[in-house]
Amino acid sequence: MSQKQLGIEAGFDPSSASPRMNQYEKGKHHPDATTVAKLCEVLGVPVAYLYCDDDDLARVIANFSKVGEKDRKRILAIVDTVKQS
Amino acid sequence: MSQKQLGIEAGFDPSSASPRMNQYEKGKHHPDATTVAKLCEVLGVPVAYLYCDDDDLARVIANFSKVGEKDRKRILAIVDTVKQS
DNA sequence: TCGAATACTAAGGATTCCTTAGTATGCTAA
DNA sequence: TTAGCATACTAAGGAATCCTTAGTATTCGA
Repeated sequence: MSQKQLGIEAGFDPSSASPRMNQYEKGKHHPDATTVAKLCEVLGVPVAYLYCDDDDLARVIANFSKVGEKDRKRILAIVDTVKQS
Repeated sequence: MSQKQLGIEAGFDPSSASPRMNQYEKGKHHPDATTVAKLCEVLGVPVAYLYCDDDDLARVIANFSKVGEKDRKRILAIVDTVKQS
């Protein structure tokens, strides 16, 4: 998918979608939170995934929506064993 | 902790920390990604936690840094059982 | 190698933000 | 009570950033 097309599907004005996307990708400008959310929606990536620097946790975030109810419970049970401060 | 103090600890200019924080909390303006990261650092909250709308996953994100190596492996093993698309 | 699609950039008007200055509100000690 | 202070909050404008326009550069397939 082209930069332009991605922007269009995220709801950008088609006439400026290309430069906008390019400026984001090149780091010239930064999308605001709403724009990031729309791009993530198009790309099928959880927004939280972008803001996670722990690779293990990133894998959990990326796949959690596909984890079934029982396995979720198992994961939460493990997580909840951490000592409360 | 006061709004002002939170801003100062996040590195804001002390003379404008109070209005800035208030504008963020009232929704008048929105902090950029770098500012969000600094505020999260001060508050001890993972940035990804803010961008997660699934309560179960939010719990995982909030506590993952305190989960030990073995339990991490167990969680990843569960997550990796999801069907690859 | 021509044409079209895509990638990329400069520049400026449009938008948003940070800062200043100040008011309003809550709280504590005299 | 109320004087004094910390905190919360707001308006307005200069400062910074972005979106848009216009255009050039690059890639790629016919």
